Amino acid sequence: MNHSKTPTLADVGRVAGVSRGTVSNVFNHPHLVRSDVRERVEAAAHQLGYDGPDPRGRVLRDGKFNAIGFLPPGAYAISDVVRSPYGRELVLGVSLACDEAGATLSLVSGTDDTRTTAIREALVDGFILGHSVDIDLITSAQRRRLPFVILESDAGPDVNSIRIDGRKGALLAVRHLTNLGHRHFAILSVRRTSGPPIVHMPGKAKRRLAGGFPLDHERLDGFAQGLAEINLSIDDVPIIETTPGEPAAGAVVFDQVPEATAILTMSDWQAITVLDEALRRGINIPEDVSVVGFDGTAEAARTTPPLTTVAQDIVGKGRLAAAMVFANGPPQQIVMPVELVVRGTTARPRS
Amino acid sequence: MNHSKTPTLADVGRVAGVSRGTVSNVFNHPHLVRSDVRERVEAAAHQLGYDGPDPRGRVLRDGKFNAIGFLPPGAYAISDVVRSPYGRELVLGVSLACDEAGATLSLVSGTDDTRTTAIREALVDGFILGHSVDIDLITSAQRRRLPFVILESDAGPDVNSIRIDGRKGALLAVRHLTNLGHRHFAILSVRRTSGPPIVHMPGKAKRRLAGGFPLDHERLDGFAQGLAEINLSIDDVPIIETTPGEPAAGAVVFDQVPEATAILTMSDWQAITVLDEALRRGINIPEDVSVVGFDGTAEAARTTPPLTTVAQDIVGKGRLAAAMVFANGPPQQIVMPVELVVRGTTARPRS
DNA sequence: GCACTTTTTTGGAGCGCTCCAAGTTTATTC
DNA sequence: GAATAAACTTGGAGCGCTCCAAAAAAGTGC
Repeated sequence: MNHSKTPTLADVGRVAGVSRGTVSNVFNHPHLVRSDVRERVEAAAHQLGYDGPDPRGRVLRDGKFNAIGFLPPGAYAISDVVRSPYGRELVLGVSLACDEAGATLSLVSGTDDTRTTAIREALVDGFILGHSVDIDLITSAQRRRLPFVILESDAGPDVNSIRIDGRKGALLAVRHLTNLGHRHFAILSVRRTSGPPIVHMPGKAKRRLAGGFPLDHERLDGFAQGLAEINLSIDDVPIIETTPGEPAAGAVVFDQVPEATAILTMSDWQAITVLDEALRRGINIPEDVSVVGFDGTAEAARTTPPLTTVAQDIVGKGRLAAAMVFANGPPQQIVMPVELVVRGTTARPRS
Repeated sequence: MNHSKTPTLADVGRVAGVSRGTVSNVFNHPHLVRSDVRERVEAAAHQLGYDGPDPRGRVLRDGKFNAIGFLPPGAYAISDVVRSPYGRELVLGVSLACDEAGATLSLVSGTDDTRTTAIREALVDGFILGHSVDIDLITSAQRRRLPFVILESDAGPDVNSIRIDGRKGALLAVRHLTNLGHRHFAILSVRRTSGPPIVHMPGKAKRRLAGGFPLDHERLDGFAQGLAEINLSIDDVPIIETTPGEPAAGAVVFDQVPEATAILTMSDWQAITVLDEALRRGINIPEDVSVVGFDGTAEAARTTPPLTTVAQDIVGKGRLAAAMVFANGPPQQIVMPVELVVRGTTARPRS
């Protein structure tokens, strides 16, 4: 019997002439097994090629996976997270916390339609849900009865959430530019659905973002407020929505809003494409056009010139999120601070 | 009974007045349950707040996790992988393949001593082992009787492996520089153990790398061969070992080998620190010193000036590794090509 | 209404393990 | 060497699920 099957605890016990429980103890609590018995068991295990208890059994019995799951935001895939500067730093923070806890970090795949299934089936002890989580996902997560944290979305007092003060960040960015004397803006917003850039020029009736998460609207509010302070209306500012990583983002802005002396973005990633395009077209930054990023990623410090950006502690956010999952405490809603980091991409407009 | 416990299949069956098997079918093979029964079961599930079969039971029963595990190279932690340009692209490739397969990517944590335990306990269907895997890890992986692939290490014909032709890459790099007329070199090698940079100056007896994986020695061999072609000996070239991401790497090279007109590195990451340090010291690249990177990461294309580097298809490598794990076929040893990408950091030495 | 086919439903078996209360062996004390 | 304490072992219970052979129900044809 038990020909080529992989051996189990029971097989080892049989060969060593001890019970399953003792074999289990040899592997998990060796101190409470007499040494001669332990050696006998180890010999039997070796002979059978048994390398320790199968995690499947343990998992069922203990109910613990020792892993935490990270779900990419929105419709994004795992690969998008690794691709984006923001996503990378976020995952870095989470992974730091996992390293410390000796836990595994599972990047859970799933498109919109498979997402709830993914949550239901993920082999994890808790979740971090990327921003913009819709209500279905939250319900799924709650059903799993596992701790979870939502990023950049406030889902009420019963749900853990961590977000930055996006409104204030946006406000700081605009004020910085208006103080420098800028009056002609373009806004590069994030399209959260897939597809080509969408251009919203002023004048057209009420403009609505085609894709956009609460956090995007919050930032837009911040921009609006800052503009209102110098009696400008955001309704007069062109807004362009591009998906994250859209390489043409910069080109669309320059084509559609040539009069802009200042470009406000929703991410460093977008701002970087603007810088790239400016270089390509011979537009001087910041002399011809000022650009402000958002996020304060490491990349932003390395551009030429270095990017002025609304910085947040992304790594810290990931870390904190993981810590909250591990802690599994009462729900908290945390708002993290933002800070305007002025570097080389902003200056007075040409007079 | 069953007060606050989470409900199980059996509970739902009891409420709906059907057997466990039927409830299971409602969730997994709904087509073979009569519709009125299905609705009854769904109602019962809803009433109990049951959101589908618990993955723990399924895992034990099916033996499948639908996940693949990635183990960072050597003594590195998950976070190191995300931090390094090379690691990121590798993980990106793996994640692309996982996205397509609908599988989860588990970044398995573990330091040297916990690594084998991590392998033993990881909830995955297969592994990708970062380069430089020692024999213990391979044995552990084999014991799991799970498919696995080793990166940048050839462990013989019984083990899946993927590596680049590092020797050739190194050779191409040196030849490029010797053709330009360089005769004074410094080599920046990778220290795979933790600690400060180690400087190996020529002349000292036989020099041995303190930390270094087979791939590092292979590249060194390539450098040696290229130098030999113009009758130079690698024994006369200073070698400096720094851990990946060591920010001082550039500084140590300029301090210790001021006469070098060309710096050979083992990674783009290292090369970038050299560029940063050159900028800081007012050393002009490539006029004063030429620098060659290794890996061909996306970062290398964005430095100022853009980095000349030995490029490989990192994303493709990750993808292929995942594919091999999923395929679970007979062992293969794959050697991927490298290519010298000449950009702006190499030029003739000042005459 | 009967015999027969097809569609549904059932419940036992078992996946591999760890916990724990109870039982057994060994050591210590007087 | 009996009594007591300490150290070690045992094996049943159960984690939640899916498969599958067999039973039950429903459908079909005459």
